[in-house]
Amino acid sequence: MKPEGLKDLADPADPPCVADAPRPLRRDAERNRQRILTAAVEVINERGLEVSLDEVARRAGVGVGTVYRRFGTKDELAEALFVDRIESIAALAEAAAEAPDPWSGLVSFMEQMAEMLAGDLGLRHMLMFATYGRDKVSYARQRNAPLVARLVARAQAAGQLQLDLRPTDIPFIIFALTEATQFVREVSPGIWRRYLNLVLDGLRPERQGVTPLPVPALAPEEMEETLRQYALRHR
Amino acid sequence: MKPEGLKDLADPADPPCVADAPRPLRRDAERNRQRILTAAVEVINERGLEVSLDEVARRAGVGVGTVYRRFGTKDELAEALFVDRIESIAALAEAAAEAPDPWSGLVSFMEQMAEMLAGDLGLRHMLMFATYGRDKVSYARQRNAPLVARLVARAQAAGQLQLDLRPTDIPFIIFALTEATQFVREVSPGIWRRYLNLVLDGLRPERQGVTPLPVPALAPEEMEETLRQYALRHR
Amino acid sequence: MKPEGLKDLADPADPPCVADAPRPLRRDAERNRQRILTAAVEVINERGLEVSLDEVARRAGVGVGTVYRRFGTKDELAEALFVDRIESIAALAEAAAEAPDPWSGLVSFMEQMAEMLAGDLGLRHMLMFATYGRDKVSYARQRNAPLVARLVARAQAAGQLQLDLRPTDIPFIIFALTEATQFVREVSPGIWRRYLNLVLDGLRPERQGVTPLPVPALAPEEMEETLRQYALRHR
Amino acid sequence: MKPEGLKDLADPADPPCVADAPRPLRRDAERNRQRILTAAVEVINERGLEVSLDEVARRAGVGVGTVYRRFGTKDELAEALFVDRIESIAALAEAAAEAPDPWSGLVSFMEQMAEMLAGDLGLRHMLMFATYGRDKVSYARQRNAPLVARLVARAQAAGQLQLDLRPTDIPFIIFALTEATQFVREVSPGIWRRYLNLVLDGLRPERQGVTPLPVPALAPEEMEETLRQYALRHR
DNA sequence: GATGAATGAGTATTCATTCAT
DNA sequence: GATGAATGAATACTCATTCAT
Repeated sequence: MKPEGLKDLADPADPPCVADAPRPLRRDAERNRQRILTAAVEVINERGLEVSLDEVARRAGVGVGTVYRRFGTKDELAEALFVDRIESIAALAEAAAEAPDPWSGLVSFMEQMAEMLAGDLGLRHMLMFATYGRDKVSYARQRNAPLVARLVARAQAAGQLQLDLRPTDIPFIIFALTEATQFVREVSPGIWRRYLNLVLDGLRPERQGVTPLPVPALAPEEMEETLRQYALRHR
Repeated sequence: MKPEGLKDLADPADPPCVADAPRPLRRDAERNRQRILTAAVEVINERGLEVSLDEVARRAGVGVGTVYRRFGTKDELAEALFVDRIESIAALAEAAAEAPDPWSGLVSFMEQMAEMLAGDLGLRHMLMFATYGRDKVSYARQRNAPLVARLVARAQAAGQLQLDLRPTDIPFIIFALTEATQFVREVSPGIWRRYLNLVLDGLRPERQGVTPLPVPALAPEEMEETLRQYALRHR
Repeated sequence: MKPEGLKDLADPADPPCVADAPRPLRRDAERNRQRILTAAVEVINERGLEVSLDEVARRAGVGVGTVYRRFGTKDELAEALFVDRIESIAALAEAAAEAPDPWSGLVSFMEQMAEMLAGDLGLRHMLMFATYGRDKVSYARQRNAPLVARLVARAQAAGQLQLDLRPTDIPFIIFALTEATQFVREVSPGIWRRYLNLVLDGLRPERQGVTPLPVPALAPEEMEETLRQYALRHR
Repeated sequence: MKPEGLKDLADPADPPCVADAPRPLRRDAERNRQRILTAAVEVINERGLEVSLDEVARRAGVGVGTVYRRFGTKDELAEALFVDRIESIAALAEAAAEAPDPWSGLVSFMEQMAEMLAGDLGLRHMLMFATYGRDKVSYARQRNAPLVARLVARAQAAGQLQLDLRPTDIPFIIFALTEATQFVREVSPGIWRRYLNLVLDGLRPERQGVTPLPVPALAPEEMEETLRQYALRHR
């Protein structure tokens, strides 16, 4: 059913590039590498991709030099941070293509993708802006495109999806919703569900009845307050 | 030339609504103030909010010192820049409330707001991030809230809008769509219309039939290419 | 006698580019500019062209920012430092061409050039290495070439100089002698005269008799000691 | 393969003349030592003395740690690198002292020394700058001094050399010529011969007739071009 | 008031050297 | 002994902000 070549890419039996490093790092080096990655995810989620590597190093409890030894440039750190996750989107798309019901498959793919992006400031930036780590990220994006196209085609073939929906609409929608969610994540990290729901309703070829929105809207004070906090976090 | 609606807001004869300006500026000082604001809008739209104030000053043909004398801080310049425009949203909302058909009023409000935000990198940032110019922007946001609430209530009362739609949903949706649009503005500056359409379909209490999407989706190459260009622009 | 174009270049009546800056610097700025240039000459003479601009700034008693405001890049500082002096070589060449005796003219040009280079670590580096400030320096070098060629031709025409001597030999010889002099400048800053004398003897078409060498050679201990000191100065 | 004269100097059966090595190194340690020395000569000739020790270690196929264990410091590596070669100058001087004709002996010594220095960026720096490896290099220099003095005295005694020529003049001249040669080595690696010839003419007590210069001067474009390339190589 | 000069902390990155494995 | 990981001071350059002219 599925071409082998594609399947191989994310075959769970062939786990994500853990074993392609020429030689495994020394125990302590690996520990530091992990510390750095963890620290980077943390600070980037708190302050965005612009954090300095000094900051990352400080948080990781290592010298800057160590960060550079491990990752060479800020670009490469960003790559290392996000490529796996971007590639895991491919896995999601493949799993979704197996779903018995094409519509459910597509929806669950979008939900998982949104879940992934909503919680991760850096990942979303990498995915769309790719200011850092351009090459691998861009490559990963290209690999995902046909998988998403398949999901869309399948749902359309089953008459469950408007015919003028195009594959690029999917990441666009997810990006839009999770980007906006980002700013209110403190009070309502899942608010994207509310809007995804609206959009999904619009995507069906004919109306299935009114689905009640699954997550409450922000109260006006909540909106104001979280935006204020967001602003504070950014200087 | 700005559209009339906007012009009125900053008409020197109608001094800033915040009313805390001790005395009207000297003629030349006011001219500089305007030059700076104009220059700032320009450069920010070209290169983003990160432009240096030296850049702004150079473009305005004044010294940096003048920028500081007039605006105190980068924050406050940003504030001044956007408060007017954010307040102009109030005008839009009020006009929309006059529309004979509540649904059309709401829709046209959303479209105008999106139009405004989609084309204005700095404004969108200010509106949501409010990293700079917190206070007045936040105040302006608060003044808009009840106006939007009225539009929503009116459409719901007319049975034209899902009842669980809440006023804060409106700016959230607009922000999400225009933020995402930003990244592809070179190839498809109006693509938000495509997605606004989807969302509006989802917002109606029952389906009005399938409205065809008004703007084509991005071709995959377009998406890839513009993201690449976006990345390049940001170093 | 002399083509006007060339004369203009260094005409004493038209003094070196003092008046081509769009507007004169403010008094204090000019003072700082001079301080920076002076400091730069000093530290470069002490430690070579690799000194950091922080070092220059510290010595000049200004912040680094000031150095960058004035000179933009390290390259441009280097340019500013040396272009005038490199161009003044042209003036020397022109003056030498006026000497009644062609041989004396050539010799005195070489002596003046050597004098200039021997005392100036940075200048010699700029002239030959041009690691910094490539463009203008290279341009200045090219302008000097024909002037030197004229001196050589004149002496050869007068039968005072070996015919196979070529214009490029002149800067080569001067550079070689002054470069070597550099390392012993503490004890014998004029030692190049000793070797220039030897070379000049070799340059004549026939021997004029033995000219005694004008400067004593280094004593072995002197040589050892100054090299040691040179080494110490460089880390 | 090195020339025999040089080989002898470092013959493992004839351990380092400084005689302070407590015990001969283990076989593999010695092999690493040699690899490092070889690698260092290579990279220094390619990129200059500023190469990082990581570079040297990589080229040698060992870890940096090994370089430090063997040589303690970058200084000491430089020392080790050049002491042998500087000492080999002694061999040249001794051989030259055997020449039947004192003048030819002196000349051939100078030529061999120049040949050696002209081709070896690192060596010339060490010899004169001795920024790195001060002590042993300085010691080696001192050992050479009397040998050179003998050559000079012998030629003077034979009436073949100006009486005011002093032994320190010899290395000075050689250094000057080869240093200058360095910058044009791509186009004319033997150009020092041209100038050595001039100088030698000047060194004789009376003129032997005009010796034609043995190597052409640089064409002006060649000079400009190679200086440009030199600058590029140095960033 | 306006100007633009001065400041210095901050950024990504390199490299000699030390030290745990 | 050998390895290569870790360190941090150093470098060129930027930019928000202050202050002398």
